[in-house]
Amino acid sequence: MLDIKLIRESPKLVKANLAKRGSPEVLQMLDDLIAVDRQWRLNLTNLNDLRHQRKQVTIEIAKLKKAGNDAVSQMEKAKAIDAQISTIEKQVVEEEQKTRDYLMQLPNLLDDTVPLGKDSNDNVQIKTWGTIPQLSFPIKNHIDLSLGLDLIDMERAGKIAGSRFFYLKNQAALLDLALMSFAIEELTKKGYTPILPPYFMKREAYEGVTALADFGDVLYKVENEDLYLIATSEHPMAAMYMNEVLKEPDMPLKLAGLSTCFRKEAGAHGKDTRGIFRTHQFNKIEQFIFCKPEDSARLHEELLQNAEELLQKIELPYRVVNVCTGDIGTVAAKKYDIEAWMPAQNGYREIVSCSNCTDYQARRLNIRYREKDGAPTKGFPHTLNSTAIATGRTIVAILENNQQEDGTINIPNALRKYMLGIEKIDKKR
RNA sequence: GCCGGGAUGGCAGAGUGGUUAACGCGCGGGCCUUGAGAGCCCGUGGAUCAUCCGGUCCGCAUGGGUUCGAAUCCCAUUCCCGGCGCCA
Repeated sequence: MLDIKLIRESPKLVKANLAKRGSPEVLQMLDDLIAVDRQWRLNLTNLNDLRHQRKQVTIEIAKLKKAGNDAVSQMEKAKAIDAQISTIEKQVVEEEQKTRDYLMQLPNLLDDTVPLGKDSNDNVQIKTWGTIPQLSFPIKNHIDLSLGLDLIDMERAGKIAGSRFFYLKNQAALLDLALMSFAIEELTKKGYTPILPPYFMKREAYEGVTALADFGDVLYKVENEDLYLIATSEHPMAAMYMNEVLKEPDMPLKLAGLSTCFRKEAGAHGKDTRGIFRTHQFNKIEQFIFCKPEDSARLHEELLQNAEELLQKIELPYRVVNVCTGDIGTVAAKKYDIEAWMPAQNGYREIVSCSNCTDYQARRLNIRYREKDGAPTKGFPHTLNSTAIATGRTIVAILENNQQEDGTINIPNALRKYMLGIEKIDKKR
């Protein structure tokens, strides 16, 4: 959520920034917001005047009654004012609601370093790491590889749950667990607090962390309950301190969340339909930070660095892109994606997403911070999030990058200790 | 799920139908001091209007209701504590 005061004071600045997103609807919304906010403040002043008058009448009535006098005419006056109040109150409530609706829909302000662009093709590559494997034999994709090794069963998952679900079996199941243990251990060593969050959130909390469109496109809702399945542990971590005030000595607050993630993938029809690259359910370790505004740019780089280190340790070639204005999404002010090399697709595919959300989520969630106990609040902290490891896509990358001519797969050295010392996935078990 | 108790500022905690959220702690500022502390004085929820002085409204978990008037009475909801039940 943007700061309404900033919008009032510097509408031109806000407008110029939002214009970079290339959406006429957003600019229209901003204009509408400014208009309704102006009207709201006008009506609020009127309403307060009426309430003041009403109070005076109440006082008069009390005096009259105390003195044992008749207060009929005052009572009638009170009624007349009440009628006016209720009319104008309706308008004020409506205007307030509209203001809030607009504020909840407007996207975050973009950082100056975000490249201008229309879609993901305009993302700017800022580095590459690792060597793309030169395979001297026909490359298999992760689906064919796993069929030969009995690692994934899509068919039976389809039978019981539908498309985009899967059973992980044998060494693939171990590999999923290994990736989680690996990521949690590495982040914990760096001082991140390991977190296993609730997998469900109420609407009120969820609205604080994500774009409203996600309620239709991404989130599964529990029938007859005010509960949504989480799409990432970023969400319960961000909402964890809703309506609270953090203390500066506790910041930056660094968390490492581990959860299964549930996503409807609405609108992804036809994309990545086979295999486990894009699924309704996957496991992910996520980094999350609450920090002082002045620290967020630096910590954004730290999160990226951490994510890169994990990929380097498991020896996956990747590149980093600075996500452009047309591809960045509602909540982020700046976002890096890491894309791992996927041999079967002969290209880089997103495997990590690393965002600085500035104060956008904190303002929605009403999370503030203060210097110390008793001191006045200083404002809203910044929030940042980044994938550490998303197991599904990482497994795809490991299978495809580490495949051998005989159909076996080498396990990266860093993961072996987390999966019974297995060095190589060969033969069916 | 049932029964009972509870929710008031950053914290602790009064107020239990009459206009002003007591007192304290913490925090900020000032006086004093070589400095710090102690002591003393002032301030310390939010929104909005006003160039300034300042004004108005809202705020006692949330949403409704009763009343001229609600932190206070009534109803519903949420969460917390205790007891019972169910349960991996």
